[in-house]
Amino acid sequence: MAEANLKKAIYKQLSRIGKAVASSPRLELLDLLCQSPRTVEALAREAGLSVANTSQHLQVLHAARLVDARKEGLFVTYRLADQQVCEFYRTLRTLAESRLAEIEAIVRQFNQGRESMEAVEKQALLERVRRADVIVLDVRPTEEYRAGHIPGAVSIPLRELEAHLSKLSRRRKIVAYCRGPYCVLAVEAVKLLRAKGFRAVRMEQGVPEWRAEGLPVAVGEEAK
Amino acid sequence: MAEANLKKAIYKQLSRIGKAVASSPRLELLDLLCQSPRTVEALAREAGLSVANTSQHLQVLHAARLVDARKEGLFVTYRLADQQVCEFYRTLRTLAESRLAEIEAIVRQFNQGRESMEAVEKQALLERVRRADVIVLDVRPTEEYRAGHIPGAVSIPLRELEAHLSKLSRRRKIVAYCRGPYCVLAVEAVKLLRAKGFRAVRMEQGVPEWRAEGLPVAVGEEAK
DNA sequence: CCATTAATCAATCGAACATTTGAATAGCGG
DNA sequence: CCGCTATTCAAATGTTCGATTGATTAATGG
Repeated sequence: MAEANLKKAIYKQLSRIGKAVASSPRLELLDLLCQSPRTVEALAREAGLSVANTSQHLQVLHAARLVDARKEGLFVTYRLADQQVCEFYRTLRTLAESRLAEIEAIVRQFNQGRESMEAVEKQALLERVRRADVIVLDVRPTEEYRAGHIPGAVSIPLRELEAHLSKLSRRRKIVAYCRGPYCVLAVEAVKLLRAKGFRAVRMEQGVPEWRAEGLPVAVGEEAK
Repeated sequence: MAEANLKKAIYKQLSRIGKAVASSPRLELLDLLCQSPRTVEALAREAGLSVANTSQHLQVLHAARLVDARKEGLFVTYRLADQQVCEFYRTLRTLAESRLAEIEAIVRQFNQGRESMEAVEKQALLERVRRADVIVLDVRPTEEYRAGHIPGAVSIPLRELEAHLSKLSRRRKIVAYCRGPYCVLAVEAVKLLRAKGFRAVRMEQGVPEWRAEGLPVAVGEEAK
């Protein structure tokens, strides 16, 4: 019966994508690649995996055609095969958030004992940046900033923040963001800034969320 | 370091969804549940799996909160936990179609040697149904028709089609549809109808695709 | 309350997977 | 062309997964 074979063959193909996102290290790698392309070593470092292990996971993602690899000199740079992959990852995350109560519990537990962060409405934000009303601060590593950031944002990676406080105005309000709702970089940044007497809030959205809402994203270095 | 644990814990939760869709039988079950709720036995029959095996796969889907189980008398009826699950499944399928060239190849190979089916534009279809210009024919099992169908569609399951040809007008054009692009019911129906001298075409879209485009879907029995 | 039917559970076995380790490859820079 | 580095490959580990089988539970009807 040819029809049964057709269906089985198609479901098997679909499951290739499923298998690719069935492991937490691979999801973490995908998340990082949604921010910017990276070398194997950089991915391994960020995700806290061994290089060999990272390489193998990346090959699984590559076999499912979710990422592309390109050799650039001595390094192999991996990147999302398509922006659609990021959209798919975000759909998965949204579904998980709404279906798995466990996620909310984890986030709540983590946020316990921390200052609650004011929600920032992104619609008004761009306008306020243009009016020099607020400073939007991108605290991710610089290569992620270069791969895409909120227009007008200033790049100071979290590690360098303490050393570069003089770049920031104490008069203006600071809106810090990082990779997205589950990234802690901006939380840490706000904690530091407040301790130093700045007025700072965290924006939960990262660049992928920003992009998904159809808002503009700038690439490259920002004119200072 | 609490931040690493937070991330690991979240990716682990996300991978629960991934694992749920990492197996072809489970994807087939999800696909069927996108059409209508069903008992374990019915799902096993449609998917060609043993009852015990089906039950276990359904429990995996349930553990990932993608489906709900409700005991109704002697039977357990499984249904999608949320319409969002169907949307996620369709996103996965769309991604697979665009990323995995293998899928296109499988479908092309299957369609080889069959009469090419005219593409039906759904925008105009509802209007033509209202004008009694065409007959829209739903050839899925009746319980799927009852769970949701295209407004104005007539329900004749493929198996009963040959015995009920007298219900259909030879003057009007027939547009047959089934579960979606990878379902062969409508292909078979069109083949039969054409052999019997009817003017019939297949519409690739099924009810989930129809619904996803925001077009109206009717439920229950249709007034004849 | 016993027989029947639907579904699940429990145990099993082989296949597939994740991670680690150490070796191999490929592109540079001297 | 030699040594260095980034990455991949290959083998070996323990673990998890998938399907089958037979037993068990739960609801129903006599």
